[in-house]
Amino acid sequence: MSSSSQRVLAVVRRQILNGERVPGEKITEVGIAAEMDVSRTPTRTALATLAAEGLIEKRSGRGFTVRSISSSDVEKSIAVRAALEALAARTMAENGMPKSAEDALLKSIAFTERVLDADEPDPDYMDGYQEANILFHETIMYQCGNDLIAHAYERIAMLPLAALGSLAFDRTNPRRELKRLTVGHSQHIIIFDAIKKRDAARAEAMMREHSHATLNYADLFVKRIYETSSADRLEAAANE
Amino acid sequence: MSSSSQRVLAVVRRQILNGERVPGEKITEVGIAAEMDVSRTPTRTALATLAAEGLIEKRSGRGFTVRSISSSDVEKSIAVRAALEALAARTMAENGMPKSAEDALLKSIAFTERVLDADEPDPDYMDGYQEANILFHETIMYQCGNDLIAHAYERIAMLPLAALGSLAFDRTNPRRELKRLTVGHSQHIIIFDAIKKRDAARAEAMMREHSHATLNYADLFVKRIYETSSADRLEAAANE
DNA sequence: GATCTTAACTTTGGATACAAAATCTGGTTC
DNA sequence: GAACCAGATTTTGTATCCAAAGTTAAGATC
Repeated sequence: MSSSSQRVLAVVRRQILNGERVPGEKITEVGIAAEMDVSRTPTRTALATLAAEGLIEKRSGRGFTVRSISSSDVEKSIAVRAALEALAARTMAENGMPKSAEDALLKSIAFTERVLDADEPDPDYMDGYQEANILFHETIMYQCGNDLIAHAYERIAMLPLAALGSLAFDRTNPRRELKRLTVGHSQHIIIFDAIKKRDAARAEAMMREHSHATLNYADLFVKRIYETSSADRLEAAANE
Repeated sequence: MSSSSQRVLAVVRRQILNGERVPGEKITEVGIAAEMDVSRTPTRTALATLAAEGLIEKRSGRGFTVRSISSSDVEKSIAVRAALEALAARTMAENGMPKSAEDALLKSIAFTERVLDADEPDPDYMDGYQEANILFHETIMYQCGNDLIAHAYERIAMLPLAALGSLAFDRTNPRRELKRLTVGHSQHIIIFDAIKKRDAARAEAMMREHSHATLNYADLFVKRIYETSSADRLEAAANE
C-alpha cells in the first residue's frame, strides 16, 4: 500500500512484539507521528490497523494503550488457529489437493527430512526448518479452497505464536527439541497423506492435534517477548 | 466512533448487502464522498473498513470494486462460522458457564419455546424468534472465555448468513419451516445441556452440526440479495 | 492504419488547519 | 479535607490542499 503508513505500521508492530513498547504504554496519533516524523494521516491508518489486529486498544479520548499479551492470550490464539487450520485441512481434503499445493507440501516435507536426517541437529538448519514448516502450514491455509478461512485467520495472525508454523525452540535442550521436530514432521506426513486420500476427518483431526502441540511452548514464547526488563521501561514510560 | 465515517460505513455496507451496489461496480473515495456529501477523510476510513471486511476489493490506482458474493462464498462463510462457534461452545464447556451467560441462554430458550408452542406459526413471532436465536449464538460466542474467537469471527461477520443466528425463512412453506425451527430449538437445548455439564466434546459436535444447518439455505439467501434485476443496474453503472 | 509518445485526467496518499469533544489540572468553596 | 467548577490541554474527527503515481485518451510519427 502506501509507504509512510506501511512503515509506521511495521515499525510500531515490531516494537510492540519485541517488547520495546510495554503493555499499558500510551500511544497517540500525535505522539507516533512526531516520533516517526510523519503526519497524523498515515499514523491514523496504521493505528487503526493495529487496533484491528488487537495489538493496541482504543480508549476513547485517551489515545490507545499497548495491549498486554499474557500466556493465556497466546493459548487462546493457538486454539483459534488450530480450529481454522483444522478446517482448512478438512476443506482441502474435501476439495482435493491442487497441484501447486502438492508441490509445495512435498517440497516442505523433503526439506525437513534432510534436516532431521542429520546425525546432529545443526543450528544452521533451524532457520530452514522453520521456513519449511511455515511453507507447509501456509500452503494448506491459503490453498484449501476457502479463502475466508485465511481471511478470518489474518485477524489474529500477528499475535505471538499464532503465526502459521511458528516455533519456539528451547535451545537448552537440543536433543529433546530434535525429537519434538521429528514428531511434528511425522504429523505433517500424515496430514499430507490424509488430504491426498481425501480423508477429511483424518486430515482435520491430525491437523488439530498438530496445531495444538505448540501450546506447551506458550510460556516459553511469552518469556522471550518480555525477557528484557519491561518493568523498568513501564515505570519510565509512566514517569514521562 | 465518529459520526460521519460511521454513517458512510453503515450506508455503503447496507447498499452492498441489499444489492443496491452491484458486484463489479466501481467505488472511489471522491465518488462516495460527493454522494454522501462528506469529505474524503471519513470516506477513506469507511472504505478501508469495508475492504478489511471483504465487501469491496482494492484495485490499486483504479479505486475499489464491489465484491461479488456467490452462493459458494456464503457456504464458505458458514463453514468458518461453524468452526468458530463449535470452538466457542467447547471453550465455554471447558471453562464453565458464567452466570450471565446462563441467564441469557435460558431466556433465549424460554422465549423460543413460547413461539413454537403456538398451534399455528404466527408470523409476528418470527422477529422475536430471530432475536432469541441471535441472543443464543452471541452469548456463546462472546462469553465463552476466549475473546479471540469473536475477534476472528468479526472478520467475516458481515457476510450474508455469516451473522450469528441469521435465519432465512422460506415463507412459501411455513409448516416445514416450523418443523425446522423446532429441530433447531432442540439443538439449542442439547448445546445448553452439554455446556452446563461441561461435556466439551458433545457441545462442540452439536454446535458444529447446528451451525451447518444453515447451509441448505445459502441459495435462498443469495437469491434474496440479488432478486431484483441487478443485471440491469450493472449495465447502467457501466454506462455512466 | 498501427504504434508510440505525450498530455490531461483520475485516484490516492500525505500534510496541515480547524473545530469539537473529552480529559486533565488547578483553584475555590463548603 | 472533599467536592465541584472552569479553564487549559489533549485528542480526535473532518475538511482542504498538494504532490505523486497511475490511467486514459488524443495526437504525432512511421
